[in-house]
Amino acid sequence: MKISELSRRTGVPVASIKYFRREGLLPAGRATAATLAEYGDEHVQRLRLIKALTALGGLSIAATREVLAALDRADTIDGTLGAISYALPVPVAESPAADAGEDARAAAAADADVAELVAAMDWQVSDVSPHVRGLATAVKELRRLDPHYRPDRLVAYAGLARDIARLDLERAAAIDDPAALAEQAVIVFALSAPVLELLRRLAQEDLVRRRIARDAAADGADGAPEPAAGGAAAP
Amino acid sequence: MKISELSRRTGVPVASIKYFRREGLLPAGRATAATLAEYGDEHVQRLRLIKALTALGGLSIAATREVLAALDRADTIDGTLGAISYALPVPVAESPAADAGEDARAAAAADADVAELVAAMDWQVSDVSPHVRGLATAVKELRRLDPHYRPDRLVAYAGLARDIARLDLERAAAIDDPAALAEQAVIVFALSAPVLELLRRLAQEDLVRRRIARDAAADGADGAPEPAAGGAAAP
DNA sequence: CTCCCAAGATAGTGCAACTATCTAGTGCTG
DNA sequence: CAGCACTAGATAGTTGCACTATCTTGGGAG
Repeated sequence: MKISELSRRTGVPVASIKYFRREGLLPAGRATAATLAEYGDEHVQRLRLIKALTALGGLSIAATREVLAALDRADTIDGTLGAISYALPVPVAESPAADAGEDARAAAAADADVAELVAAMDWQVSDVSPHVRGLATAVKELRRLDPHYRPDRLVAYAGLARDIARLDLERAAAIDDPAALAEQAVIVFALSAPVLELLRRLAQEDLVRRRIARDAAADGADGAPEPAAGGAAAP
Repeated sequence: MKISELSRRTGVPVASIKYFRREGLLPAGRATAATLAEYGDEHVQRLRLIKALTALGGLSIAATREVLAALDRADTIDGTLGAISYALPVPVAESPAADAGEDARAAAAADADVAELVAAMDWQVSDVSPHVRGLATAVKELRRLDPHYRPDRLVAYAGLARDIARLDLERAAAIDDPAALAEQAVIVFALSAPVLELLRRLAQEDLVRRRIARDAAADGADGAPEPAAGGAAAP
């Protein structure tokens, strides 16, 4: 098909398709002449994946390129899984440090917490894993901001994280073809994060509502502050 | 303290502090004269929170403003919890629809999946909850992209999401003061999302490594591929 | 008195993600 | 075979966000 039809079939503007090509997210079409190229279903599929990663997974173009590159050099299954995992960014940035000395101490404490956690979970992770670094940063911030922070709470979360990871891997386990698995893995890894987050919010909402109901019942008849929970903030 | 000291104490440039004030994230200092204002510890704390939400939680300035506004109008505890939850954005955008008819059908199927899930979990959620809408969008995309998608997998994830929400609420349950709880809730809600995501990645990494080890043992020799540490782009 | 700093307003910067325009070439139509 | 629609590829422009710098005016302290 020609680029205009590729555009029509995917809903992505022609200019954007060209942009993705320039950025190396989308392979070029098979050139049939100097000014004509033929695109196929694989381009449709790839465009879908790109839009899913950026719009739904919230990845930047650069991160998407990393992920797709890992996907394309899919050689061995598990190696590809690892590459994709590392290529997917987690939004954790350092916040500015006021006091260098105190910051260093906090960083050390956070590192220790993470090391302890990894040991407690008996996790086998690379010591250059960006996730370990990211987690240490996040924990450092948590220690600073949360007066009720306790390392053992982290362990409880880690246990659940393991359960989730098992589900993730289970979803990928059924596939044998490396290329198909890689694509599947991208979907599982990148897209289930927002899904899980949404599910968590819904579960929170449910629990809060039940708490309101329970409190109202316990308080008796007084003008119980009824669920403002409705439209609250959302603009 | 003067603005220069506030800047020094938090590591945030003066110009940025002024910017946050303009954007309504930070209250003005107590003006002692036409060209002088006094800032206090609450400003230091608020700046920390702002940096945590933006740098660590990945929130935009607009989203941060929403959250802080919900925090500031903390009246009843549970109402505030709901407001904060709704104000926190989840990065789920529609991807472009090629075929309006097919898209509508897919949307309906996704809506049905979500409704079924909510019923199965016996979740009490508002029917205007942005999370329900977001989840429906995500599921729609998942149906399109994942040939192995099955609604019942969603239920397994939802169960774990509930467990996580219980942990979240537990962390907040100990606090009685609405204002303190609101701030705590912001931290718990916004910052534990990246932490959880990181934990999930680590757990995945561990499982993949164990799988490599197991496969290598089963296969005999064969070079086990290390996850190639790619440059993970942080947007 | 005078120099440094503060407040507030306004304008500018840098980056990411597109989007539009331009040039030159090509294929199909009549 | 003339002509128009369409294409590839290059380059430039736009938009939105998050700052960052500059400018003006007005105190305050030594």
